[in-house]
Amino acid sequence: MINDLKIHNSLTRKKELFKPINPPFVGLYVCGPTVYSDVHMGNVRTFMSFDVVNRYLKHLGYKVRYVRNITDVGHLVNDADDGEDKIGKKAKLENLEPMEIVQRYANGFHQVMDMFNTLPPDIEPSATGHIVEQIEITKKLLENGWAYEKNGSVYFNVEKYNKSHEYGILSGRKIEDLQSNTRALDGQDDKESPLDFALWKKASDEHIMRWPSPWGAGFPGWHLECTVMSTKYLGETFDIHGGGLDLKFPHHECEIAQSVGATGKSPVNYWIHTNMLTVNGQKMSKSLGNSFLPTELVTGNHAMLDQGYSPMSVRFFMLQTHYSSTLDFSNEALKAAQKGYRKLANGLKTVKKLNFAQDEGSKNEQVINEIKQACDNCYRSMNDDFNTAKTIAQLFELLKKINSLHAGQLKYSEIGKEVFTKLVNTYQSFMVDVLGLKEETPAEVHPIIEALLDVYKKAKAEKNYAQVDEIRAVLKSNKLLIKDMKTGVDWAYEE
RNA sequence: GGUCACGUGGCCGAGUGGCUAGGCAGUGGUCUGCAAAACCAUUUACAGCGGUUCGAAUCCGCUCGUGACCUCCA
Repeated sequence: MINDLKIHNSLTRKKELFKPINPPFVGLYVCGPTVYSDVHMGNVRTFMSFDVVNRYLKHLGYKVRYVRNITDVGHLVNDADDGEDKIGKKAKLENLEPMEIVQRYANGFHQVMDMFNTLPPDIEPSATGHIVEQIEITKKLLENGWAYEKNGSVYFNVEKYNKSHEYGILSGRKIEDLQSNTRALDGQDDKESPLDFALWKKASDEHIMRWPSPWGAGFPGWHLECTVMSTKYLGETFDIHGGGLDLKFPHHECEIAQSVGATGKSPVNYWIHTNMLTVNGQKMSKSLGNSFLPTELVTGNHAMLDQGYSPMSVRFFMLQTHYSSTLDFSNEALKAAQKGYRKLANGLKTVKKLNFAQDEGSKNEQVINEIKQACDNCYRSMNDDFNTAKTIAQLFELLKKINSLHAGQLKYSEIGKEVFTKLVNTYQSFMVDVLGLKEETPAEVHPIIEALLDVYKKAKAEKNYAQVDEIRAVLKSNKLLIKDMKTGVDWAYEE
């Protein structure tokens, strides 16, 4: 099963069998955020998608080194020579040190990632921590003849590179098309061609973020950091590189050119690109002003939101769609997801209470096969390019069996201990370990709820229906409900 | 304008040649002090037109519509 993982490779545009370079080790690099403002839900979607990639690879037994960078310099507001650094601009605006800006939004980013239950990367390098390496690779590219210096800046010569290599190999672009379509931006006089991109840029006098270099005071170009940091921690060629679809061109295309130019090797075996989150059919982005902040979504404090949605509901909502499809944000869809998630979360709670017992049932081959199939399908679905939507469908099938056992509609003896164990283990591991969906009510309150249930049971036995209804009401006001079953009484998260 | 995607039932969304996706909503039933939950059953599909094929939501062509990238973007 472990060898059956297939990944849609953006580079070849095909689904390919995943073969790590050096198993069981896997190198995974994902382009992280530029920390100049709060991350929005679109950003979150990408990192959540790769969180599942990371989790599933680990679940399969791979030793993953997950590297996700923090961009804290070099990302310019535009491509002009006087283009401001995003972080430097914000620092000036708020009268703070650039590193204060970086720290503030990096902290916020980590809080958000934690809220959505994404595992931290194994290495989280920052661009400013790798200035020396970026200068070194720039020197190398100059030595190798792929770059040129002009007025204290260094640019990559795309046209020259394209003569012997394929510049548009990842994004499917032809350099001729790019040339005819490139807009003439102001202030690009230093470049020999508008297609060329900066490796190192000269810092103007008012530019705050600056480092000494062989070409004078300046700062690294945006694309360079990922090349340097992925190479440093994962090697000149590594397994998987991911990022949002909008980074495919030019960012990832430039990364390939830089690596090939510096080492002669193609840097990445499998490229994965995640699709965009949309609002009313349009890409969520800060510039369009249609973005939601995670806190707004959770509290419901936004003009377009009817109510708040819990982090796990949102996580479930996003995983119901394949990462390569656009996902549209709407109240209706989120409400449906909230209910679906609660149902699955209740299953997580229920499954812990199940204890196998030899009861009066006899083996039911049909049910046994249904359970086995659904369990296997969890792996098949994830192996099919991390198809979380299909996996979730399987979990709902397993959930039905779990609930049937709990309510006594299905007998333990009908499925046998082995299949029961498989059912429980598969449900838990795919929910918690692979998809990262956890219960949201703190475990500490569970005993209190159970104590209240004891009172409820007693009142019921005494046919004290006034008190029975009262207890129901109390729990309901706390978003919990009581389940009266033939086999006993239990509680669940309200749906 | 160039390049590339996408268009599935009331809603959200899997599915890439024959086999029930799934969730939400709806309907009927079992259960129940009444309910709820749970389980069982069930209704509504593949943008349009043409082609390939024994057979297409799935492949090909055209039309219409939507979006992304081409400039910063996850």
